[in-house]
Amino acid sequence: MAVRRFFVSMRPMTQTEGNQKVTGEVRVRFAPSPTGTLHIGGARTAYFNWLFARQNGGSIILRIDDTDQARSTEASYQQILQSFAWLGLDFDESPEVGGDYGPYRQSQRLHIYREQLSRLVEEEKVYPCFCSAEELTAEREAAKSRGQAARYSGKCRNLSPAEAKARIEAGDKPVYRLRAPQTGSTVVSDLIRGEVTFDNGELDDFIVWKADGMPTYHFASCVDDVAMKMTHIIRADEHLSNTPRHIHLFLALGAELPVFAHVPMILAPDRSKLSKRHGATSVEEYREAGILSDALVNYLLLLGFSPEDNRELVSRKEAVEMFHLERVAKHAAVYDVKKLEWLNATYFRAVPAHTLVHRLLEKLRDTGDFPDDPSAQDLAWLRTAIVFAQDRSRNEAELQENLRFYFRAPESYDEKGLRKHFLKPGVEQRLRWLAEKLSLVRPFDAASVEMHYAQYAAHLGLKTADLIHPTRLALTGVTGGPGLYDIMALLGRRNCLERLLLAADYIGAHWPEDKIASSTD
RNA sequence: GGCCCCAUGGUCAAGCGGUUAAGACACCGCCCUUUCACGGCGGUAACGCGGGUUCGAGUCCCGCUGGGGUCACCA
Repeated sequence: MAVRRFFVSMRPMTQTEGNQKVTGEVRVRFAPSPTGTLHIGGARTAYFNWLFARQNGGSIILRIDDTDQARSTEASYQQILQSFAWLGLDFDESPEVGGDYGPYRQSQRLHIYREQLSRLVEEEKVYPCFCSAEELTAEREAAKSRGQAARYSGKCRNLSPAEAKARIEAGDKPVYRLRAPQTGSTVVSDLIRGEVTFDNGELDDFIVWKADGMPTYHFASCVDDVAMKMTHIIRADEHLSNTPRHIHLFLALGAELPVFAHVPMILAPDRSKLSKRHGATSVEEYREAGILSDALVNYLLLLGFSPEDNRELVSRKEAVEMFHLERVAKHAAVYDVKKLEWLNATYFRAVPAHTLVHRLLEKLRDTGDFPDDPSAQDLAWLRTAIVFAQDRSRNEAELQENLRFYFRAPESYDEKGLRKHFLKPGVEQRLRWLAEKLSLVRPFDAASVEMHYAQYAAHLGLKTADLIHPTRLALTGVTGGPGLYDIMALLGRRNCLERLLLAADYIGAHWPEDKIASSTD
């Protein structure tokens, strides 16, 4: 028996290798359903679409797939918009900016879907089905137990138009199914996967229209892709298996086929689908966690794509130049927070100081650590403190943490530092002595304090480091940080003296001289 | 379970028949520094398994294993 091959050709557009651009206008879309926040996987798909559109001088369209009335919310829609604004990805056409192919929310395009449905019914490419949910479930179970794909039997496929009409008039609410080919095969031409062949025998007459009078996702999506003249469909891998259905839908609609590209998925560290239990999954959560959008977008690019020169730091603008759909990996990528954090640290260190001053001001005022109406001097002071701490911070939260000691005396001392720098004979007295000497230093700036510390050390017959470390611990509570003299100048004489004595008291109270002598030997 | 996709270090990822199998993150040393961080230098670490094809296979073919996706009146 002859097997009829059902070949599907790509639209006649020159998509070539290398750096050649696609000729003709490129139109791509990102079509989220507003039922939650923007997932990082979605963000990456959107970014790839955006890059492809931008590098080909085409258009990227934001379409809202909100045919699921029950789950779609306005809040989610707003959230998605906000995430894209933050990511720095703009759309040429969307519900917000409009465009020639609107409206861009599927809930406002119902009349278009109805039109297309009746056209397809008339052309007998789609037919009503009156089977009950129970019947269908039973069929599915039966097929599965036979080890086959769960498919619709095609029971209503050959219902006479007269009978169908009678049942509808009698009040039956049918669903509508696409008359799909049952023999042959369908080939999906995919820019990333190559040619993928599906046996049509695996396909069934799937539902395009629900009994409640709403189109299914597949139907609305394809009708819109045709109506909005999409040339390329760049979407997540999970849709690859659905693509034969979409192809037959495009064909039924009498449309040319768009070019497909299925990008691999993003997996959690345990190789399962990334979900809530793995931590942050939405763009919004990363924003709140202090990740910079430049870093996130850079990271997302590197997940599944690598520039030809293997660069790691790639801006949006550079990515537009070097991105290549054909170079996108075929395999799923495991999400690695460490690398994101590294990228974030790299970008964070490059943030201009004045931006950080501005951002921190509000937080410091909230905690009562900074005057509501800071003077120019206060601002300059903060800026200096930030500059010293910025290189040592990977994100804004760390920066804040690293600035904390300027506003509060240490409540405890780093344990290792304590043993190393405090629990030695004579430290308590030495700190008191330093406080006394420091009270006489004029001016109390970094250069002057540094000079005096050198003199003190020489006088005591010690290395400067022996003075520096206990001082740092007494002043900040930790062993690391900016240069000590810079810290001291910023902290001011009064704070320094106070904390030196505080530390001395602490040592005296917890570890009297005799106890130290016997325990540090 | 049927169908489809995928498979290089812990992770991302170069490689597209002949390489000492890149690079990045992470990790570990060393250097720089008063300390920390940055930076520099160095190190540990990979072609899932089995068959072919070939003078030669990480690269091509087949099988297996493993992972993922899909099979809704969800999108």
